[in-house]
Amino acid sequence: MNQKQLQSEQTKKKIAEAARALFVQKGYKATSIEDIVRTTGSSKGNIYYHFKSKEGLFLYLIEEWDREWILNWGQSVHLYKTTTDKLYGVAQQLADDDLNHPLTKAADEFFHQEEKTSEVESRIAEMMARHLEFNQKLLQEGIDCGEFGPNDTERLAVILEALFFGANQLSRSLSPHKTRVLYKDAITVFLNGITRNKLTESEEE
Amino acid sequence: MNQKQLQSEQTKKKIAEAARALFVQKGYKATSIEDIVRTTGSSKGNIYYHFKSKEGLFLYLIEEWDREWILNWGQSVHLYKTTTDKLYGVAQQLADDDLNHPLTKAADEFFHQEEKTSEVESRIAEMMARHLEFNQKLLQEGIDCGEFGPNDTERLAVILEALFFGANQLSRSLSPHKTRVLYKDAITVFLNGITRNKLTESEEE
DNA sequence: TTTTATATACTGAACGTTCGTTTTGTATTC
DNA sequence: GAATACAAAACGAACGTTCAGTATATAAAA
Repeated sequence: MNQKQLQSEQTKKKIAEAARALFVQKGYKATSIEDIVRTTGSSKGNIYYHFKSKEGLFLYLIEEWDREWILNWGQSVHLYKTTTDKLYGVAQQLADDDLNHPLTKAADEFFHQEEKTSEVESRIAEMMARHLEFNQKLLQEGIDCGEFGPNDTERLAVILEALFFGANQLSRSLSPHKTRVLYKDAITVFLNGITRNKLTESEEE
Repeated sequence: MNQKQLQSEQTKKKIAEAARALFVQKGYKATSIEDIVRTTGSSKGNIYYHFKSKEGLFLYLIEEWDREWILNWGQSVHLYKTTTDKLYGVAQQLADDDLNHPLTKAADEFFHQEEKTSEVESRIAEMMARHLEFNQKLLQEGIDCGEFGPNDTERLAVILEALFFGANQLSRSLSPHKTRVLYKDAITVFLNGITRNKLTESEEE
C-alpha cells in the first residue's frame, strides 16, 4: 500500500469516526451529510467516494461496532471465572464503550420498522437476536454450574437485554462514573432477582 | 358548542390519533405531515389550522399521554394494597397502554439533544424527572412499611425506569400477551432483586 | 533520469425530491 | 354578512446523491 492509499484510508477512517459520533449524539435521520462535511472538512463527494450512501456508511459503522464488541469481549472473557463475574464484565464493557450498546439511538430508528426491510434493519435484527442468544447462553452456564437455580433462560435473557437497553438510554446524561454505577447496580438487582426465586410459569395466551 | 364546533373537535381528535399512531410506529422525524394527511384524509392546511406546527402536535400528544397516565393510575391505584402489588399494577398499565411509555421511540428523538432545548424536550425531561420521583416514592413506601429492606431508592428508581424503558423497546415486536408477560417478569426479577440484598455502597468518583 | 499518461482521491455545484409551513381560496354554519 | 373549518397549491429550505471537474501520486514511456 503506497502513501496515497494510506492517506485515503486515514480519510475514510476520519469520516467514519465523525459520522459515528454524530449518529450517537443526534441519531440517524437528524444527522445530515452536511453535518459530517462540517465536522471532517471532507467534501460531500469525498464521503460518497468512500461510502456508497448515507445508509451504507451507517451499516459500515454497525458492522464495526459488532466486530469491536466481539473482539473486546473475546479479549476479556478469560478474566472472569463465574457467570456472575461475566455479567458484571459485560456491564462494564457496555458502560465503558462510548457507543454503549449497538442498539443506540441511531440504530433504533431502523429497529422494527414496518416498511420494507433495509440492509441496516436486517443486520440490526440479526445482532439483537445474537445478543439475546449470548445472554441466554451466559445464564444457562450459570444455571448449569449451580450459581443460579433452574429458570426460563429465554425470558430472563429478554429481561437482561431490556435492562441493558434501558441503562443505555438513561446513561446518556450521566458521567462515565455514574454510568458504571448504573450498570453495576442493574446487574446486582438482576442477579439478586434470579439467584433465589424462579419466574412464575407464564400463562398460556 | 354547536354542531360545527363539535365536528371540528372530532376532526382535531382524528388528526391527533392518527399522528399518535404514526409517531409511535415510525418515530417523530420519519413521520411526515403528508403521512398524517394520507391517514386522516385531512389536508395539510387543516392540520395547521388545528395545530400550530408539527412539533406543537407532538407536544399536544405527550401532554395528553401524561394526563391519561396520571388519570388511569389515579383510578387504579386504590386497587392495590402493597407496594409489590402497585409495582405489578404500574407494569400492567404500561404494558396495556399502546403507547407503553411516554419515552417512546418518537420522544427519544428529543431526549437529551444537545442543541437548544425545545419545548418538547423540556417537557420530556420534566416527565422523566417525575417518573423517577414516582418510582422513588413507591419504593420508599415499600421500605417504610417493611416490604423491602432499607436501600438507596434514588438509584433503584433509575434501575426500575431503565427496566421499564428497555421493556418498552423490546415489546414493540411482541404480542399484547407476551408484552404483559415481559413486564410482569421484569417486576418479578426486580422485586426479587431488592427484597433481600441492598445495593453495595457506590464508590466516590 | 525526465517527461508524459493514467489512475485515484477529492471538490463543490447542480439536481431532483421531500420537507414543514404559509397563503389564497372555497364551503358551510351561525 | 361574518366567522369558522377546511382544501390544496405554492413557497423556501433542507436533504441525499450525482456529476463534471481539478489535484496529485504513481506508473509507464521516452
